[in-house]
Amino acid sequence: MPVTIRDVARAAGVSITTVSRALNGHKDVGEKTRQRILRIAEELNYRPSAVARSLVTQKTRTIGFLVSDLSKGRIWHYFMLQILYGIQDRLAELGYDLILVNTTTTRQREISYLDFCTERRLDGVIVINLRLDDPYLHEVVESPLPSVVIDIPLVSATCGYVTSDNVYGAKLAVRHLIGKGHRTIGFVNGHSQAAVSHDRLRGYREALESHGIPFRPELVYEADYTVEGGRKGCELLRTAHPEMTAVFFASDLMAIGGLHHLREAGVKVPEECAVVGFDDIELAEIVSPQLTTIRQKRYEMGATAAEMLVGMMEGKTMPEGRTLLPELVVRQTS
Amino acid sequence: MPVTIRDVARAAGVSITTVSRALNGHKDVGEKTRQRILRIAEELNYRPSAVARSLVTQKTRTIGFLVSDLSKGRIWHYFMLQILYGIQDRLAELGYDLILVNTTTTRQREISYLDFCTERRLDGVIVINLRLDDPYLHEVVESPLPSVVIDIPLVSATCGYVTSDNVYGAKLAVRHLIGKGHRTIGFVNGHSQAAVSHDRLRGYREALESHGIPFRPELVYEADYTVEGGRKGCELLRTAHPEMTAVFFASDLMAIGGLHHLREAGVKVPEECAVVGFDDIELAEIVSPQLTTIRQKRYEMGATAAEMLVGMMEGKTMPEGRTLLPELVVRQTS
DNA sequence: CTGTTAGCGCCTTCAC
DNA sequence: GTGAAGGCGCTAACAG
Repeated sequence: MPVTIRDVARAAGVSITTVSRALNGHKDVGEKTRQRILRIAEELNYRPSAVARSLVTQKTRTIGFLVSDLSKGRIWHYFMLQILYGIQDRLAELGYDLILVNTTTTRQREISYLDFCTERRLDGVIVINLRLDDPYLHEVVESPLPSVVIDIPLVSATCGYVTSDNVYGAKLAVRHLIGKGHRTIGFVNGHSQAAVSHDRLRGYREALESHGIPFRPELVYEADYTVEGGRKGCELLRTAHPEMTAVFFASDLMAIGGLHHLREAGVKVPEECAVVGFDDIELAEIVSPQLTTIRQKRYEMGATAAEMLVGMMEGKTMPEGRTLLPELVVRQTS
Repeated sequence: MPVTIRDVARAAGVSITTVSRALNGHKDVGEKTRQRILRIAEELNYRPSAVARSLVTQKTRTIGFLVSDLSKGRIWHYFMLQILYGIQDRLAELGYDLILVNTTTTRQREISYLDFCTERRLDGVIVINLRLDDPYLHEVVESPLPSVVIDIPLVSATCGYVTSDNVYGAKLAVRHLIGKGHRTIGFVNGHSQAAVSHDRLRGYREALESHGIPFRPELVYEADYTVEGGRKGCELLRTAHPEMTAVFFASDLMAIGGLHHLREAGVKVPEECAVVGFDDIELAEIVSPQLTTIRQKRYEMGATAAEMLVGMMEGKTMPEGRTLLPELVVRQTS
């Protein structure tokens, strides 16, 4: 049994209230008393119970990190990890804890998202990897619980979002390729249940058209953000359009899949076919040739989400959308 | 304000006590009453407050995941992610929550590890990536708080561990290479502040000697588990020992670094130099050539750690060490 | 400045 | 079978 506020009060010869006040920095405590209490608390190694405090304040200072489809063997999550760091770092600075919530876990699917948060009295939630057609999406957005979603541009009275400027990012990529002289540029996109896919497609299209290059739907393949999907997309596009000299992928993982295909097909990168990815996961620098890509500021996305959420929870900020600018990172594949 | 047990009691026309009993499945409640209470609780969408419950039961059903050096831009953590899934999955099944604790975050370094856990009244802790010389190590092991450490073979009254059989794993790797006809096999190890490094070195050595190949210290390079370290180690070993036909790396990341060097040096893999890694992170399958490696059952390690910890907490199990057998995964680099 | 009183929401003896 | 009372550890009026 840890030492409680009573123990401190007793040892200091004052009431519990006074201890509480002294420790919480209230002004209305005699200076000598305060010092004594502080000293004694220190000596006794007193740690106030977050549980008891939560019960009375009705705040847990704990927020949930809700990850859809957090599961075994998914390398998708390499992308997510930096975001998690950003969230965790900023939350820790702000004095909040983070609890991991996985929507795929059986037990947690039994009760609704909101019920889960209610039971734990979470103060807020950050949600990632939600598909546009996931029923949870509405639940999150409409819920009275403050929330921030990553990469889905929806704002409600209690829900904000953080994302990258994906239109801009895609434009960066395509402009870069055009600048290198490419005119027939393929695009391997991710599935349409991710909001970012639509934006990246738009950026691709607009970049082409603003350079007088007509948009050709047949040069676009919709994959699924996996290595294998990227490989297949690249293969299909190249078979159908041998004249293609560059491919833009909506994620690094898909780009790496594309590189696999190109290597096996004996196509020289970037000489015969340039490749640009999206995300700048750590992998991009490790594969060879090193991948030219669009860097998303993932750590900052996480930190921003954390900040925004806490701002909302503490009533200092209104829910809003925040969009971070990605940047072009030129390496060896272009 | 969420609905409380009072609201349910009032609506059902019974006392709080009865509601509590009915909901917690006690036998001493009239069947009709129980049904009515259950129905009303359902209608009111009542969720018992985990906070209030924790205060009275003195258990939070929350365990901490303590990660040393969880920080921006570290790709080391690719290894950790699967372990985290394993932990999270099993804990969710067992009805426990997981909270993320980062020892590097400034605010959390201010107070000791134990204080942090005490404040939150955590029921237990799983610790990963602790260096042997980290002062936290003793604090964890000696602490009264139940804990499980990953990859450090220490057992105390309150602390168990989970690890892979690293000696065996290294033997698998080296035997495999010997079986392929290699006789001069280099070893790029990780830093000596990881317990696993010592075991992998021992396995390397014993495998050689049991095949009548003398152990030569000059064929061992101590790197640091990073890509760059692996690259450098590989380069140095090859320069000093051109006759070397295979290198075993104590991690996949280092092996990938080694592959970088070999490619640049124009050395054909595996014809002129075979490579075997350790871990089987997802990357191993993605790089090219695909990496032969020793698979650690990371998900199982996490699940095992979770299980063991809960067992200890609930008094069903004594702290112990559990060692999982890794396995050889032959791909293209050997 | 300090102490007394009331809970926060729930579980658990102990009576009835 | 059911209820009343007490308390988990802490904060927050309200008095003095």
